[in-house]
Amino acid sequence: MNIELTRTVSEPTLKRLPLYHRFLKELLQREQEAVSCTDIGEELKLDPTQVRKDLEAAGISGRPRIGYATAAVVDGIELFLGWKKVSEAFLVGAGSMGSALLGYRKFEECGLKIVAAFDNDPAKIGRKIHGKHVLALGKLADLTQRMHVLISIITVPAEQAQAVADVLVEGGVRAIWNFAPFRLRVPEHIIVHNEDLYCSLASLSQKLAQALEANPTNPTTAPRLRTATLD
Amino acid sequence: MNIELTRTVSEPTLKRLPLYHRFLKELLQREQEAVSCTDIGEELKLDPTQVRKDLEAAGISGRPRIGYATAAVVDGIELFLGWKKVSEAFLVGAGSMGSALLGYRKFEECGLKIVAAFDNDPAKIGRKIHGKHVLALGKLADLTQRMHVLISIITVPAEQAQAVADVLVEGGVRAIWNFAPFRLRVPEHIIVHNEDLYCSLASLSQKLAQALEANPTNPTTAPRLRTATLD
DNA sequence: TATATATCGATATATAATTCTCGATACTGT
DNA sequence: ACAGTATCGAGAATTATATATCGATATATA
Repeated sequence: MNIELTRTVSEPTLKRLPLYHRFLKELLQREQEAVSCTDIGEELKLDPTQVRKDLEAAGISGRPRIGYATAAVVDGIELFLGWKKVSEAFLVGAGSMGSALLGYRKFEECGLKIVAAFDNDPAKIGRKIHGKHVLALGKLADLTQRMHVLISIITVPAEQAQAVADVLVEGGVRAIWNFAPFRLRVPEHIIVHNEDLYCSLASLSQKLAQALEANPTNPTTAPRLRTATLD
Repeated sequence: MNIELTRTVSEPTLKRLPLYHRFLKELLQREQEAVSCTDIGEELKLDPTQVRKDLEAAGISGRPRIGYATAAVVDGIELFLGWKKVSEAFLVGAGSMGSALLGYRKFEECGLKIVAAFDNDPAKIGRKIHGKHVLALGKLADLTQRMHVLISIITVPAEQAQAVADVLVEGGVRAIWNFAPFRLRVPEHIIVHNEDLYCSLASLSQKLAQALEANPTNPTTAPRLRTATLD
């Protein structure tokens, strides 16, 4: 019997797998049939052991001295990440961020097909953005349920995010990709991924502030500045 | 003498600080002058000890039995994250994602002021998006250097990201917020933050796939379906 | 005034993630 | 055929992160 039904894989690993996928697809186009962890690690500046562990976690194995079969890894990652069967998704909030995401055509290669957008702006309702219909927000509850939509993207302002999430959960959505800078409260079984740009920015700005304190001038250009003794 | 000049703070901590900041600003509007880690933890579903450690890392201290002074924490986080002095930034790539980011007005409260956008599309050059001028990509190198721009946002297609990064680095940029699905190669001293949506999506889709395998029907709605015995 | 209690701060423990080590394997070149 | 070597795979060691414990402190209440 199969013991490891729901072998749980770490978040960092899951976020690295697409990097491997992307690189190996490139290798595949160049018809490179095998690749080693060392190669992958060099390309992506990761420890080779790390790469090996990640692939192992995805259920992919290689051969000593040979490496991994490129095509098999690409395929294995797609299978493991659930990119083989595409889920239909709704996007709620057709503002500028929502519109941008509607244009990400490659999401479909990653198991995500946005089939419609929702908004409460009459100027947007009935129109199309990047080829996707914008529907009235009022129809969200009903359509989510009827179409058995499993994933939804939230790109509404923070103030409206919770209300939208409530509707989605009620409609049977299982996973939410939340771009609103707000921490949603949802039942435990709902998968939520927060894409909070302010949190990312915080990390960047703190590191920059620290780097500037340690070294106010650019380490690259600074040595090029002429000193007072010249000329 | 000051030993802990460059006390290094963990990435997870840095990404949580804005959450505290946001919540406490809300409390401040409600004129709640003090707050405990327990309260913060409950709001954000985090361990109180975690919150205390994070605040300590940011150099913020409280008082036993009282908690933290709300205003002091807000101020301390802003100071620690470098949000007090605003850096001028360029955005390169005025496509849909770039345009969306140009509209994020609150970035300025987080130390980031986007002063101009760059693109190679003649239809965009000379126009304004969300009030910001779009300039010719060819001017990027010169202007980065002359304006001493320290941060740049890359929102160009993956194929062009490296070339843009090279120009930015040459121009003296110290930090890059990279939205292109491509791993940039830059000198060690450059701070790069990748906002790779495909990597985020991977994590979401794998978890959904796993959840669906374990439980194909929604745990919430399933019990509500009437059984065959009724009617 | 004394006791009870909520909270911080510091330390200790537990868990997670990464990196290191080494034996086994399968190819290459002599 | 045989030695040399690049690589995987498994496990150990290290590092990073999160959680638990406990004493100290400051307020509230009897």
